[in-house]
Amino acid sequence: MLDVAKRANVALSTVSYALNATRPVSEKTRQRIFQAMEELGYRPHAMARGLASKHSRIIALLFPNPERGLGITELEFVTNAADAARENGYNLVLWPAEMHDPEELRLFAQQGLVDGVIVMEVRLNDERINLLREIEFPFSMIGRCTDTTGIDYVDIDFERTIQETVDYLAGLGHTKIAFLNQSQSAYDNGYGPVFRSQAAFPKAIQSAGLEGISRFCRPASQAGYEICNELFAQRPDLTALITMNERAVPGIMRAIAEQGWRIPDDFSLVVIVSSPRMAEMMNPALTSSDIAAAELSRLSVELLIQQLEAKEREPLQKLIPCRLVIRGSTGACLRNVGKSMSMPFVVEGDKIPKA
Amino acid sequence: MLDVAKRANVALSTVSYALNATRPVSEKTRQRIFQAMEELGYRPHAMARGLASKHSRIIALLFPNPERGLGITELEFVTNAADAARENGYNLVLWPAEMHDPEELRLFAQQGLVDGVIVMEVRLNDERINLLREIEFPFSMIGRCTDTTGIDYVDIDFERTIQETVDYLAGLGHTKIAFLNQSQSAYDNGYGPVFRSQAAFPKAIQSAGLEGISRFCRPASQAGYEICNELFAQRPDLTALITMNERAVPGIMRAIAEQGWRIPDDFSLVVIVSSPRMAEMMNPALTSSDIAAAELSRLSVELLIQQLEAKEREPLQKLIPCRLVIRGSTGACLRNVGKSMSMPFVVEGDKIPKA
DNA sequence: TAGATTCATCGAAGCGCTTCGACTATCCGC
DNA sequence: GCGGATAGTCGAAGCGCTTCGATGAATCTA
Repeated sequence: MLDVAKRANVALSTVSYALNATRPVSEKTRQRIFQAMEELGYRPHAMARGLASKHSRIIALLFPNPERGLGITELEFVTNAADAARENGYNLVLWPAEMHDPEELRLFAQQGLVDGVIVMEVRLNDERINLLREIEFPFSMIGRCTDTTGIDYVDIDFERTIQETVDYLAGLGHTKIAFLNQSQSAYDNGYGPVFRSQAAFPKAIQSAGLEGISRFCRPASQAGYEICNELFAQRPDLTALITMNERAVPGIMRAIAEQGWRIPDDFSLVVIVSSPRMAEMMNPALTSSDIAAAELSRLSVELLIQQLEAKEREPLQKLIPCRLVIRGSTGACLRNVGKSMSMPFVVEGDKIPKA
Repeated sequence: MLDVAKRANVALSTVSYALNATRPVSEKTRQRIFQAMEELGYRPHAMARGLASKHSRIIALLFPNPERGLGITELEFVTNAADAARENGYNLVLWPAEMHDPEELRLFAQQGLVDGVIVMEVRLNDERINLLREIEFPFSMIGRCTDTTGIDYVDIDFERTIQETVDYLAGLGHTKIAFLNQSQSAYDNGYGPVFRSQAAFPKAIQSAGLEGISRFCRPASQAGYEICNELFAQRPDLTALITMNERAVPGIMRAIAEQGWRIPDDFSLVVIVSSPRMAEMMNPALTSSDIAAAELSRLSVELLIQQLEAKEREPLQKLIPCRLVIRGSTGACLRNVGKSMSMPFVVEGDKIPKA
């Protein structure tokens, strides 16, 4: 940098001003400086800049172990966050954030390596959030905790996603719909999506004037199979199922097939909070409500960067619904058409609980 | 840090020595120093350390756009790399490396932000590799280019993976096997996996004394469907298909079903260079040869870090085969058993080309 | 035309560490 | 008991930038 300054016949500091536009520099000197930089192949040194300015222009993504889903959406989160960061002149470091030790997070934050962090897979009551708040470290969330005052976040609009899905099925004539959530343990651990969707489903069902039933299910094909078998035995009048459990899908489909039902003529299946790639892998391709992963991810980055760069600013909070894409797994239920006399299904006496 | 030194009654430099074990420090002072650090809640500043030492302890992963596969494996690469880096005291930044401008890479490398990079999705003749070599920037690869002299890399052992798969099918009695590769354009662009597997298949077939035929296929279900239809029309005597094209799988299965063939009784399908999660999503669950993504990824990180920290060292190069996991899509072919008189398939006159 | 403003630039003081040379005890062998 | 290692410590000089206060020239104001 000193060489650049010499070659351009200016002071070191002037080069810095030209580079960062921190102070006005006349067009002439500015050009001389940039030319000198070009000729010398000068590259500003990131660490030195970071040390002096106290901003590393690095942000971290606290990345959890993706055990629930397939990993397709998670990848989209990561890559889009990196892209968005880069477009804003930041670098993105990945932080495999195991929850077991929030102290590690504190250490990491206080190292001065990153200017801020993005927290994924936020729980309703999340230690990490509490910690970051306490040490006043800049962050934004993908997802949200219970008390979100003053925090930037983006999250999936579960209520609307589920409402739209239920309404869509209602429009096809379905009246008895099941919801297969993720696992009970995820619910118990205060994992937001599971909690919110669990609450949203009965509401959506009620507002559509239908009957609904919901179940938890481990993220595994076999679990999906077993739970569906139970479910269908208990409620053979179900004609549609919504699931947020990608991993359980093959089992669900097997259970449906074993009932002698065909998708979509006898039974409709829609997977929500999913990804197109996953939906298109199934046969028939599944109607799905897909996470706007790219959008969520980019937005969370932008929120964080705004927060870092703006002086005074109201926190932004945004909910984005999933996008329903109709493929081959949904339709009007034809199951009992033309065979009312030989209807093989007995509606049990018990009422479907309002979830 | 100065505060720590004062509180421990030592010089600033001694604190540094204690922290980094750069020079011997007596046990007593050492303890005093660490106690002082504890009491003051001292955290070494990453940027300052980086500036002074010329090592940031950050490595970058040049990450491509995952368009070919599903993204499941890619995620594993990323997360495991981040984990491995962390375990070695490094941070991992993600660099969405668009190939369009290798100059950007040069700029990035010369910023001094990262100590080294890991290059993924390496092409046979890769500009990035040439560049990194030229500027003598430390790197390792996942994958490999044509001239690998002096470079650390890990890659999938395509030859062995395909050989094992073919041998497995041969052992089940299959003699006429198709291979569905990824796209022609990937091949033309010198994408290593496509190139290597394309070469490995006929070799494996020959060494097993079988007949084989191979095709390229775009990464899309519909493309898989169409190509398989052609293939089956042309060679109705095929009894097994190996594919490296995850995205084409649903189409492949549909085409098989439409021939009236059932998996695995009439036809065997195995997907190679894939992931268990993908294989388990299908019905039946697919026999697959899965990428050792975690292993590859961790190893590439370790190779890079070794290279950064060792003075003199022979470059390490390692090939890791995929692991064949037998699930429900393969078996002996029963297609013509007991119906030899009414065999509906006519073997065409043309010879199966030796790929 | 003197005084107040503004614009462009300079020099120097750090940012929080590492590292090098130097210095002082202490220990060894003979 | 003396030269030469060696272990432990110190002080100071950077690492390559940003940023602040100051300076001088150009422009404006009444």
